[in-house]
Amino acid sequence: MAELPKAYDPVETEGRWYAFWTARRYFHATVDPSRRPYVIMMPLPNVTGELHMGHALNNSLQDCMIRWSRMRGLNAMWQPGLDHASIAVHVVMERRLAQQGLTRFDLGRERFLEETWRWKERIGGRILDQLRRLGCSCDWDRTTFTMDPRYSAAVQECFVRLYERGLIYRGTRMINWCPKDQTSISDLEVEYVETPSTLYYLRYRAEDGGDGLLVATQRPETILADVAVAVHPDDDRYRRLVGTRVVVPVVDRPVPVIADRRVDPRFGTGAVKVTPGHDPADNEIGADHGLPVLVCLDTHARITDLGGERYRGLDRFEARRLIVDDLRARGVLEREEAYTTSIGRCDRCKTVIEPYISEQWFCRMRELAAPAIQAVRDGRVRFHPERWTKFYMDWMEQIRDWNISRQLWWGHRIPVWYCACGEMIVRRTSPARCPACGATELTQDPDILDTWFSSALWPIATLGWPEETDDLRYFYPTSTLFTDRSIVFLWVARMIMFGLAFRGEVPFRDVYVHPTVLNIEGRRMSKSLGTGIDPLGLIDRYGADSLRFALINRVTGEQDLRFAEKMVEDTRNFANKIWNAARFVRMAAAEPGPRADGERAGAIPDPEGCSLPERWILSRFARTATAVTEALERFEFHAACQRLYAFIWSEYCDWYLEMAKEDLRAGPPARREAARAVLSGVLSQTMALLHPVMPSLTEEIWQALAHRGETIMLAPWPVPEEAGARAAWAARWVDPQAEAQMATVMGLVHAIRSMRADLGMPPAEPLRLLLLLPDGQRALLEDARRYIAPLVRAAELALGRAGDRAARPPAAVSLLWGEIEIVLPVESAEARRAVRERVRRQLAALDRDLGRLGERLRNGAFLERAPAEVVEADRARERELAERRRTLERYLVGLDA
RNA sequence: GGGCGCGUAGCUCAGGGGUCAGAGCGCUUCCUUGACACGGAAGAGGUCCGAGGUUCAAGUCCUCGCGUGCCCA
Repeated sequence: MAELPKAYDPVETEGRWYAFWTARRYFHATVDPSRRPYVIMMPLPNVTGELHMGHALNNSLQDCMIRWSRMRGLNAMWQPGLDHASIAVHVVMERRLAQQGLTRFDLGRERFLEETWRWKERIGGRILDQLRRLGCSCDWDRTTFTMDPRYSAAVQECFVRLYERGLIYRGTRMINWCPKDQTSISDLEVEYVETPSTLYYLRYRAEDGGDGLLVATQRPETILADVAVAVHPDDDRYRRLVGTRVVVPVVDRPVPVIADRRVDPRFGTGAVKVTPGHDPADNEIGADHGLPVLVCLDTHARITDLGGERYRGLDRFEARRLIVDDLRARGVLEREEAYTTSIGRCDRCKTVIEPYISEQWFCRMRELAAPAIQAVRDGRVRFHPERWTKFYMDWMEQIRDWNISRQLWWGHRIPVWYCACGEMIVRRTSPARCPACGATELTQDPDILDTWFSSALWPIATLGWPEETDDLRYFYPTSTLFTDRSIVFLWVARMIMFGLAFRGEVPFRDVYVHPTVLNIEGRRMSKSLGTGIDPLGLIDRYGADSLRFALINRVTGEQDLRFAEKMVEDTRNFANKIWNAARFVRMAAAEPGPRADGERAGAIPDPEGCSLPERWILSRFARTATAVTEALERFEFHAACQRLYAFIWSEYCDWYLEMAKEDLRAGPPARREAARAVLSGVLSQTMALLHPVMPSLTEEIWQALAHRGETIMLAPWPVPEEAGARAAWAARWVDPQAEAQMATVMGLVHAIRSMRADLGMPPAEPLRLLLLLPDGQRALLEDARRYIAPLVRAAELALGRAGDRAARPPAAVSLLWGEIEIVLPVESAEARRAVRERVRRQLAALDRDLGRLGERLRNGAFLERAPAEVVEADRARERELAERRRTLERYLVGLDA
């Protein structure tokens, strides 16, 4: 057996095992009614996407849960895929076209789509390979792209059904328009940013030449489309003007002064201009007052003919500057004021959104939301952490209709055709002739559907809907959805609505909202800001396992996760620690002797006949395994990782492994064999516990140890599923007595090492030690001293009876550890002073504790009201501390003598 | 303006009424002992943001304030 290298090489290992797993199709799941399914729908990444830290975290968590479920014997299926991401793709393609001085309109729809498909086949979806590097065990055979023919058919079906149910309609409304992307976007895709701006105070003179009134506005360029001035009906300042007309400056158009309750009298002068064509609130006011709608900006946000010779064709911001100049020149601009306002920008391209009136398709949301609200209220869908329930509810309860049409080309075209006769045909497939007039000249609606409309179908469409497939019947509803908070409304809520609308059942039982990855300063990771960290670089440098552990380890219930590369480096060190422990175990196992192969290979040995350290590590393992299982059940990822880390490093490596060395070195053959079995069994089973988080390292080690089965991926989870079986399982290994005895042993070792440091003794200098102990401890120490001696580098470790001063060498210092006196044959003024120092410190600490306890126990209210067992526990502790104090005092007197 | 988080060791975070304080990193001292220096041993380090309140008892519950982040309007 070749010796393993001293440092673990994650990159080589990860590639090797990933190839092994995929070659054997371990990730693939098929319908199997004899097993319970566990299903995760991957939040489908954009076809333009590159793996960022958010993906890394999101997918690490999913893979952790999928791998864990697989080991528990569930039929684990993780659905991967890609979103066609209309706007994102358009942005990419238009940027490429712009390099040749072209726009998509120069190419035309057909050619643009051809080019885009070519691009998609060539470089789109690279992120799926990046997920493979992360170690994701998705069912790649099921990889779905939202523009696959079958998926597209499902999207059409969905549209038609909703239309037939009256839940989709076409209408002319004010929507959010992105002048750069040349499309409408939904309310959720507008990002509002507080921005410094200016409030302009403009004089609107009365038609009869009177003073009129002063109007405050942030958008002076839209005066071109003003149709009224509005004031609050109760505003005494303007009451006399209501019903009269004022003249819009620059355009010299007379408009009425109207009264409307929606005007805030505290804003500006209390008088506002009304521009129904360019402001949602004004639009409502205009509609209620029967005002006309004028439009002074076109789809590129340039001034229309309304601007006349002077302004026509100007960009909105140029127009603003020029109009402000003109207003100023005319003496109409009476005041300018710095003002902070919230400006809506396009999520994708950050262009300032223009409220714009146009004909669009809308989805009625109240009807779809009602059952989705009920499902969460009933607990059929549960959010974790729980507080996200309210986040979801608040939005759902004030939901508005959803603009689902986009004036783009890449996506699902709206399945609606128009005939010259005026007929509108909504159909799943292209109609041959008009059902009304029989004409064959039909035009399809040019718009496509919002990408989120199609991704809302993800859980059902990937499983074959609208067909009633076996997959759909077996895998739906899915189990857990893992998501960032940013898409709870955009995606999660809509999946719940569509799942209920089309299947009558929720798409998933649990929604886990994980934290958002931020950099260490708490800033968002962003490529453009240069604040991002590339996960692929981290994988190259430290391995995917380390990245995964570093991330999952920091998943608490908080909303953010501050991340730094150092965290991955630390985990790399942890991986290396495990690797070296495994090297040691392998070396030990390679020694001659019967091998623990066959039936029991890789299993946890029975505690019968085991040494104290062995019984202890078995007990600690059982507790760790139970705690890790419970933590994963509750989505407590940090707790699960912490338990594993502490168990492996602080218990298995620092203590058990060190003690096992003694048996391996000097124990009788049976002892050596037992040590090998425990070392190997516990390590192997610990690898199983760690496998969901660090899949490759654990596979590598598991395979190198005695084991049963082909892969750790399919090894049974160490802890039974069912509560009764789990308790019985734990009871077999958990050994409170061994834990208490080991606590004594470890405490003793620690005390001796501290003493050595206190006395300034070189660590390598062998000690001759004497332990004076009460009879009750004798059996334990006789048994354990062979393990203690090497840990404290004692050449000699004698045992005597407590209080037997005669047993002490004449020149020695000693220290008390509980009831045990540690005697070291060192004598110097220096040593005595060091020991005295330590004892005084111990006494001071005891006095502090005793003082606090005494105060409480003298408090009548405490004795009267606190539960009896709390009082009794404090009393017992006080007795114990007092006893220890007396011993220490006595000892100190001896020292001073 | 409303809602939701967060503020505990230099840093990142656990702990959510009863041994009033834990982890990792960082720091100090010592150590190349046959798993591991990506390591080992021993240490130092905290008015648990502030002010009130509830309670026999409060990092832990309540109120207010300050700071900070996110979401909705």
